[in-house]
Amino acid sequence: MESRITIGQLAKATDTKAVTIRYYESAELLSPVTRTEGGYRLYTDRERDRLIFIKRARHLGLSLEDVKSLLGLADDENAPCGQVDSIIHEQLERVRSRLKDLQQLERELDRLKQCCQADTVADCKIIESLSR
Amino acid sequence: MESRITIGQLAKATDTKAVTIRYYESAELLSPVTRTEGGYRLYTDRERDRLIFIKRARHLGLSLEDVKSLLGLADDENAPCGQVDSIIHEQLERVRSRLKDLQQLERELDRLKQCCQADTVADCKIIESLSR
DNA sequence: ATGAAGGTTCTAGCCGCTATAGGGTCAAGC
DNA sequence: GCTTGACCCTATAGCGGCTAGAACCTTCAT
Repeated sequence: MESRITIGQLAKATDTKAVTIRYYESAELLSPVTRTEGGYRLYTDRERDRLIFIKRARHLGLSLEDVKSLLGLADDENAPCGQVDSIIHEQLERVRSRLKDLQQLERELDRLKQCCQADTVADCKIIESLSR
Repeated sequence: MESRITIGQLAKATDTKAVTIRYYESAELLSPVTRTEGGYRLYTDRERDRLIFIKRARHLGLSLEDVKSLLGLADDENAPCGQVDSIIHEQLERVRSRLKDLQQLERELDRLKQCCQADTVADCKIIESLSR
């Protein structure tokens, strides 16, 4: 016996907001589900698992487009794994590149912060550094 | 004698796009400038300096709102420097927090990447890990 | 039968631009 | 003076990934 739950219950169960779940449906990451006579969406374990999948993938920083690709691949047992691999690999590269940028940024901000000893903007080295 | 340049020349001189300059004006980071009879904007060194300031601040990852505040402070010689300081400080904290998240992410992605040895999705540990 | 809690769709907003459409202006060369 | 072509103008819509709000409808317990 499969239990059917409402969107609010699914939301709670997966720590997602109901609006987000509906948004995922509109973005075609989740397919439309059966409804009550009154039009309420009813979800099963299948959709809950799919939503958890999405959340995990999003947690890796992947775009919805990438998540969609992964879902498509996951649905096809015989799909070549290489595509999965490359999505992850590219994301890793993006993360590493972003890391470099942020580390650079941290150094700059830290340097800037050090050099503020003044009381007023007139003598502020930060403003000076931005105006140069 | 101050030279007056068009938006395109300013754009080139500061490596910004003309649309972006107009956008900054609409967002009130740059104030409206004098125009030719035909309505072309004409810029002077003042605006060029201001735009460079904006670019430097944006390069630090600051929001336009923060940049606006900084510009306001920079305009007032007697403004207390503490506000400048705290904008920079908060940005540094944001960057550090983001760095932590990204480092965590890097580890996760790297671990995931290692474990893909399969040919097809059926045996793919990445998909498995996302589905669990 | 009623009321609260939760569901529905639709539209608009967030940030920081970017792109497109449909026009007008400027300066140079003839 | 006229044409050409590069440049400029405004206005509007779109990107991603939600989030908020309005105005309404359904469900379930009492």
